[in-house]
Amino acid sequence: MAIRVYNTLTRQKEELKSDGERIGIYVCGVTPYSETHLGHARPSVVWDVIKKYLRYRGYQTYHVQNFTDIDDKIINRSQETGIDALELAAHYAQDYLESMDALGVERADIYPKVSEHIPEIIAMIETLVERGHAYAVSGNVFYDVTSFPEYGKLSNQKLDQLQAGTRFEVDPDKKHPMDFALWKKAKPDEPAWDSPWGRGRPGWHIECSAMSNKYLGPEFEFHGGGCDLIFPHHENEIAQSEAATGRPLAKYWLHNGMLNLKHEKMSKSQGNFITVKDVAAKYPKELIRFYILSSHYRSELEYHDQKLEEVGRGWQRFNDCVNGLAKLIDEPQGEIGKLSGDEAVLLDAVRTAEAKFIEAMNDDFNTAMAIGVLFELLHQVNSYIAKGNNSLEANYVLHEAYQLFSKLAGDILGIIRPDEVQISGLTQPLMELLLELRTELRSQKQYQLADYIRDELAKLNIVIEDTPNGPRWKIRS
RNA sequence: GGCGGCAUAGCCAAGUGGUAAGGCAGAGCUCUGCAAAAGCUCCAUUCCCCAGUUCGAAUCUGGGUGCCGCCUCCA
Repeated sequence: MAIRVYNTLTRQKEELKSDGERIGIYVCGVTPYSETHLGHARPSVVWDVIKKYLRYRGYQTYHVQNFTDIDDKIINRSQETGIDALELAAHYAQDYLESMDALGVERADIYPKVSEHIPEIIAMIETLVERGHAYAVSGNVFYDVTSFPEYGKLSNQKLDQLQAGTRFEVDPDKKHPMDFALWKKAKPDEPAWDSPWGRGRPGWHIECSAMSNKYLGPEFEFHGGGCDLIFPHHENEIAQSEAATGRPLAKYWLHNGMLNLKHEKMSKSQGNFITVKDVAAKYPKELIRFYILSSHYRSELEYHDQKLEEVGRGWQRFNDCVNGLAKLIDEPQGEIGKLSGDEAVLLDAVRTAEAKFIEAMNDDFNTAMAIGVLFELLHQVNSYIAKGNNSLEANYVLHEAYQLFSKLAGDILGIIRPDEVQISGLTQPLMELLLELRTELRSQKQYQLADYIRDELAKLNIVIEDTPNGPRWKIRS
């Protein structure tokens, strides 16, 4: 079954078709001038999952994500703080990478920076000037929006309907108020580079056209980013790239919804944001991902302080089951014949769950539904375990269930937090020894001592549970 | 003024023509030395409002209402 994605450009779901074996992905990154906040985490986590899912489905991916390290905001901040603009940008770019690491987001294949691609940018502007899509006026170069008849096709805007200049002054050198800068003439004390039009720096938008072209070619599959970038940023990218190359830029434009704080968009300039590092210091990264992925990527998502606590209870139950499975099962061995009864039913449930997971993800990466599917399997696994089977066949099907959870919830969604202490080879046998001792004490009704063991372990964040199938332990996360 | 999106139980959240997934919270029960976990059962005749299309609509159309985003930097 094919993957279908909602394409902002056509405003409908389309089947994913790829000419090559590699899927090119360009996701608009950040302008690094202050701390990375939770709003930035959303596209990052979403694209992390999309990439991992695509690979699971047999595609190869190549992911490019830019840092716009030359920009008005950075320059302003630099002048306020006295820190060199590029140094400041490098610092916050590093903050971004560290924040994404803290969320378990796999790195992009490359993170190109504007400051390292000035020649490519100048070359593209020259092409646009040559082709009559741009004009230079006293050190500035503007894009001529009237030269591109399709201008507005992504955001569904008509040039004469846009309200240019209502909240900022239109440069009198512009031929049309919606024309935008490709190259900005340098003001004193600003980072600047030599160009055919004099010293200056790139305008916003052109860097993405130049860098996507360099690393992914004129046409590629996915272009992503927040829905707040549709206009003007992505609209202008299309105008630039397509006018320069004569070819359609990206096949599929995917835009994620905003993450809100107190019903308003989390944003740096508004000051209403919460940093990724603050949240990651308080909550497991797998839980933060679970929260982000529990709604569809195009929906708005509300954040408040209680949110992760609420969501965390379901997440904990999910993790308990998967980590419990890890301790319960052994490597399957011996011949497993045709299964029957409960084992056959559970194995069928495992297979069905994988098919339904794929169906959900194929439908515009519906992670919310995919998680629902996993919870249904969780329920069936827990029911089965509650019956207390421990045959060779039972071990086999539970192992299959565990493998599936590891692959889908662990590898792809990244919402499983493994009990790390287990990694130590000594821990498991020691815990078993301790639990055996405690079981013996309980059978002799020495409850005080048995409870002492449980209480003391609790202080070490190790939880003991006496189930009908015997005692069980886990790490409290 | 223009463009786009959203409105589903106490809360979160799927569901684009066939009769409401899943999670949290809540109630009862089972298991149990206690605790915890888990299991079982229950929990929206109904999807913001009104009108229409249809044998049939949460899903399509028209009109309201409310909220959010974009048209300025923004993931």
